[in-house]
Amino acid sequence: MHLRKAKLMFFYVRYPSSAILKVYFPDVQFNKNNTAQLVKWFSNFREFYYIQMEKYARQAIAEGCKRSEDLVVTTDSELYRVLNLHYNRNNQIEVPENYRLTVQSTLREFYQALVANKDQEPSWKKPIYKVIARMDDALPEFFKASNWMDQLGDA
DNA sequence: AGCATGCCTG
DNA sequence: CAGGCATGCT
Repeated sequence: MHLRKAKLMFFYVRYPSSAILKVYFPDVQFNKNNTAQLVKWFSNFREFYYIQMEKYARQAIAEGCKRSEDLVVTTDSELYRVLNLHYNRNNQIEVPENYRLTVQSTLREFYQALVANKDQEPSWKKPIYKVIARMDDALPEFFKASNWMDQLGDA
């Protein structure tokens, strides 16, 4: 149940600190273990996210995309839908616009890095991670409601 | 030694 | 997503 909530929170924050997570999961009695697990979830979320980004960026290049500005992500984009299927399978919440822009920015960052052959360097993704980390939003208050997930029903 | 990060595996 | 492990700080 908390996993689904965490995935929805990913639409707002990609790099939440354990301190922030504790505030938004008031119904959880945190300890070393479950805190590590929650943090681990977001780490896994990011891995999936970035893998998709690299995949679609390479695809765009293969298809002849010449400028990063030509890479536009809409709610109808395949990339957007793949991600939504992973984090918000049942469309339980309205995805924030800033998330769409973050996805688009990430895709463009990967595109530019790949075009410049940065991927041949050791940890070429690190600079991208740093840029995306600054795009986190503030989490909506409704996530704090301990019974919020219950109201969404199952699936 | 104990906990946090991060990569990468299954 | 959870396990493992290497690493780095305390």
